[in-house]
Amino acid sequence: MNQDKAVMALAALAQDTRLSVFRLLIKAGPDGMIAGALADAMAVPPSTMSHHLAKLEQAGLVLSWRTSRLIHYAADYAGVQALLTFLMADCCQGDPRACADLLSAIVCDRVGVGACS
Amino acid sequence: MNQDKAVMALAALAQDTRLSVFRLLIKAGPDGMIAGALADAMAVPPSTMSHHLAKLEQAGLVLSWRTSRLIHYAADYAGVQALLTFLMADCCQGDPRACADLLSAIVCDRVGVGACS
DNA sequence: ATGATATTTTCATGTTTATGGAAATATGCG
DNA sequence: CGCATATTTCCATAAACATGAAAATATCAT
Repeated sequence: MNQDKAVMALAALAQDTRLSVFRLLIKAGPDGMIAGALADAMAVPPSTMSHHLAKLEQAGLVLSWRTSRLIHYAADYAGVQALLTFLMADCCQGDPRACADLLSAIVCDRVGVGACS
Repeated sequence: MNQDKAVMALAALAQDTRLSVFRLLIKAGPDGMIAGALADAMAVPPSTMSHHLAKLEQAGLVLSWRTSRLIHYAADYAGVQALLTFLMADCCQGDPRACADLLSAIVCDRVGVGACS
């Protein structure tokens, strides 16, 4: 991850339809969803959805694969991890005055990670 | 945090100068930096920096306070936390197939949080 | 092959965004 | 008060972005 790629990823998420698609795919898990189903879910024409998905994929936030005529899209968890790590890099210069609380709070919103007090 | 505010926050970060300022403030810690010093650091005119800082502040990512003629800006850690939590909400529907690894990896890049294997 | 389905690419249009000079506002100093 | 410093607000302009119809591509079924 570098600055330019981070800007691309953030720009990809900084749009209502694309953020909704991304969050839907985060929820959906590794099996992802079909392009057409995403267009239906967001109530946009297929060409519009295709533009959005291309932008998310170019940004490294989703990945896609084809099975016969259907194209699957899923969240790219490694890409998300790289982005979030980049955003918080060198937080407070290693002094976890604010950062430790911040990050453990995010983790503690999920189940089964085990960093919580 | 809601969808609209998340889009605002992501849009605020999706620009080269603003992302650099944000990361600089994340590094700087709670004491923050002076507006003029940020303009100097980024080599942009004060009016341009003022636009950028206003957008970051409106997005809930930085906060500001005045001491005499100087205006301080600092990262708003609570705002960042709200954004990151929103992005990862309901990841994999609670089944931490991918999410637990993702989030603990972010935490383990820092020191002293203690969720790491 | 032909036709049907799923998706992308091309292209045009209107909207939003980034930039920075100039003027305005706020504060401190003598 | 009058001047200097720090920052913001106003304004105009150029560049980037979102949208979706139409045409193109890919795959499958008969």
